[in-house]
Amino acid sequence: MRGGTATETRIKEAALRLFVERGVDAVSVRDITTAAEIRPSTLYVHWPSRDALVAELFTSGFAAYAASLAAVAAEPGSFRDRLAALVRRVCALYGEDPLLFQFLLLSQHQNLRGIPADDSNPIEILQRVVAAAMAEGEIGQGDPALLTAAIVGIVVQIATFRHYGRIAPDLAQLSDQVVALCLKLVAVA
Amino acid sequence: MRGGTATETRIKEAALRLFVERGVDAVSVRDITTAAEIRPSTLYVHWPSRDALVAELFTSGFAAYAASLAAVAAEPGSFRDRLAALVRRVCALYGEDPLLFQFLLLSQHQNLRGIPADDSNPIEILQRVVAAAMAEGEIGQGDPALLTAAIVGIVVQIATFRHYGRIAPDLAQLSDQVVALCLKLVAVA
DNA sequence: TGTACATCAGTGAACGCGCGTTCACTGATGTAC
DNA sequence: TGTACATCAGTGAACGCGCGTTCACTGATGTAC
Repeated sequence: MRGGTATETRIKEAALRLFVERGVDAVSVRDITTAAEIRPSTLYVHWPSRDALVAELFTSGFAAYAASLAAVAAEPGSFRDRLAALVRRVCALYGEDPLLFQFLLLSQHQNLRGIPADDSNPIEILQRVVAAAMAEGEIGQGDPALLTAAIVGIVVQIATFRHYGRIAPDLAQLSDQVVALCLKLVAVA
Repeated sequence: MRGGTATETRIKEAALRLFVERGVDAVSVRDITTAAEIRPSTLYVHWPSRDALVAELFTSGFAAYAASLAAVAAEPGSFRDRLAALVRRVCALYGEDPLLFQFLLLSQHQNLRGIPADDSNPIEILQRVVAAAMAEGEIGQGDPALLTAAIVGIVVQIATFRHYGRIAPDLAQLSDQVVALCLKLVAVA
């Protein structure tokens, strides 16, 4: 093995788990390195600072989600089909790595300010699909950002309710119901 | 004047503003007291700790919102009318004190764990209205928490989009559109 | 009205603590010849 | 194959800093007589 990859992975897994359990600001470097069974100074062999570790976790996760959604958005089909496919994909992403999903959710307010509004941003990808459908008259006119916010809100808040134990099944299990709720928003009156 | 009320108000206003601007964890006691034009030790004349100040801001705001919504929920009317009135009230609350609303939004993940699921919780109040409507067959059966999450999500995410500048008008100005989006969720198919 | 005392918001200086971070060093592994 | 050297993940001890908090004190205001 090269580049200390195993240790980097252990650090990232420990950090992600602790961030989700306690919140990003409530976890110290010593907490992370203790959980990863290394000494604090070892973290600095792999990242220049604690902030750099947090930023890498957030940015790489955010970008991976964006790439996954961009692939779905590029498929042909009606707006309703593509919206359903996008929402389904988001629910599937939760199922593949619940910790990462929850981390992105919890830390969004601390990390979202510096994030560019380009196609490395999952929200931007959805909003472009919505805007295109409005421009083509496939759905009613309006502010694309407003409808995008509503769709994102449904998905995110259901994940949040689950995080706090208000809902038992997770996003992946609720996929069909989440899609149905989102489609109602774009139903013809 | 009694009880240093003017100073307490200045501290609370400064804290709320800084918490919203920078995030709760990024604001120190010295930041707050500098903004309020007092010395750090003065904060401890009015609260036993920094955490107690944060908790009071959150808990009293949360409880005030719950009381305001409980009054609306107690009015008679169809489910759709009551839902519309509740959403309208939430939008109005944003308009009355945008800083407080945004603070509750931003700090929810740090403060929500210890909050009881009783009628001091705005979410619980909405969920009971939803559950009652389902029980009486006024809307389709399902998990009341799921539909509640979707409604809350629409409102909260629109406020969040505005916070990050993705939407120009605020919740109070968008009241009619937010209500319309929420009502779509409970429209008959 | 004048004096003595009580109350209490606010202050200044200092505290210990845990934080993120640094750096000279170790020791295992790989490479050159 | 054996020796000398380079590389680099990981370590141990220590660092300065800013944090939340404490506490003896000040001085303005109110009250009793």
